Amino acid sequence: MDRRQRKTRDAIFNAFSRLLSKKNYNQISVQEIIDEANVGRTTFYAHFETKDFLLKSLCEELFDHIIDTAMGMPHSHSRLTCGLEADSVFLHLLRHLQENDLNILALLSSENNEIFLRYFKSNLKKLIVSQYAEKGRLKKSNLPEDYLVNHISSSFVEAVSWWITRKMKETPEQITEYFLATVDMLAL
Amino acid sequence: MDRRQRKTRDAIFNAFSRLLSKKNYNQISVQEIIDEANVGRTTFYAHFETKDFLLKSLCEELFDHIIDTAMGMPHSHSRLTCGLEADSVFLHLLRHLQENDLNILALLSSENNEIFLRYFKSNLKKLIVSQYAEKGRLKKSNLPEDYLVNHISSSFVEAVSWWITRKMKETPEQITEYFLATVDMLAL
DNA sequence: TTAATACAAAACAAACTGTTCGGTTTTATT
DNA sequence: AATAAAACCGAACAGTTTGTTTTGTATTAA
Repeated sequence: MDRRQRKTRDAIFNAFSRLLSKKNYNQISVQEIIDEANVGRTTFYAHFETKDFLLKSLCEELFDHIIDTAMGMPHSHSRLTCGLEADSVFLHLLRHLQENDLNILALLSSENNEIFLRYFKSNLKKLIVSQYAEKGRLKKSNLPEDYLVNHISSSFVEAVSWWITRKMKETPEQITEYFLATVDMLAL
Repeated sequence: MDRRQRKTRDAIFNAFSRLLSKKNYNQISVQEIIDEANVGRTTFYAHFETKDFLLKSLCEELFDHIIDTAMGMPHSHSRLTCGLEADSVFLHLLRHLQENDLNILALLSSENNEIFLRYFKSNLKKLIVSQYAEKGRLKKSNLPEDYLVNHISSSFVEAVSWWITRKMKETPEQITEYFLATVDMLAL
């Protein structure tokens, strides 16, 4: 990828993150973004069709980043599903979040966390299906697998959200413990 | 309240709901709302400061409506906390949702459900605190009460969301069963 | 060096926002 | 029934945002 492209792309992402840490997504205009990023109007629209696409791209990029660094498998989180113990996956994710990536925290803090967390959750579902469901590690219950996977994903995302909004006072291990305490009779 | 006020207020609410069932909240403009509601521009802003306030008002109104009709306690859901069995509260809520109030479904279906559900959830938390926590009916655990209440509320809201997005194929009783299966070892 | 590509700056029409003004209809009061 | 208050409408407004186009410059890869 052209050095120039990567440069403006990053400039836009960073500007966007900075703005997200100050105000709501809805209240941010493209104008503000290009001002903050010091980038031409034309350039912005050459990179991102709309503000929504920018957000989506940022989420994708951050999710890939989280997964890659948390798992130590650069450039291929499609291999996520291979040979990792379940709780260590969750623990790794939490540990990585604790390392305070500026961009990630901007997306997770305050009003905007739902945007990223929705994206996060949908990817988490896939992960859980491949990690648990396909390998028959969900405890048998009367619940539809669909429902169960959604419940577990939500519970984890909610745990993360709860943790972040309260300034991450607990350790990742503690949060993992909380999380498992609510779902470990359903799956492990 | 002046009949005229109630009338335009309803017209705006209904128009807004109709639009919400078609497109995203973000993509709806005030212009569209007042066109759909057949209401003057000035009138809209006399009623609602911004689009966000309109949304908030609609959520409040619908939540009150759900609570009132589900509990049969018109005009006072502050007395919600008196003498109702816990699971019947959930069941009542689900039964009421099944009666297909147009406005509520508009807020719950598709892309927009998070908006109302966040509001729903925060009220649910209060309800759970007063129903369970204050009466010592949360099973003892290592979890902070805060965390537990959030988990239970989220689980219910997620259950509702799951139910609705899949066209409410199950009965309210069935969903209550699913919900309780995931949390009844934590509280009852 | 050359040709492609990424960028900037400015201008553009179209739409949206929130407010103001003058005038009309409805409601509650007497 | 008469009147005053309140709610409404329509039009116009300045300001902002959006997404596109155009013209020209700088950077990159070949």
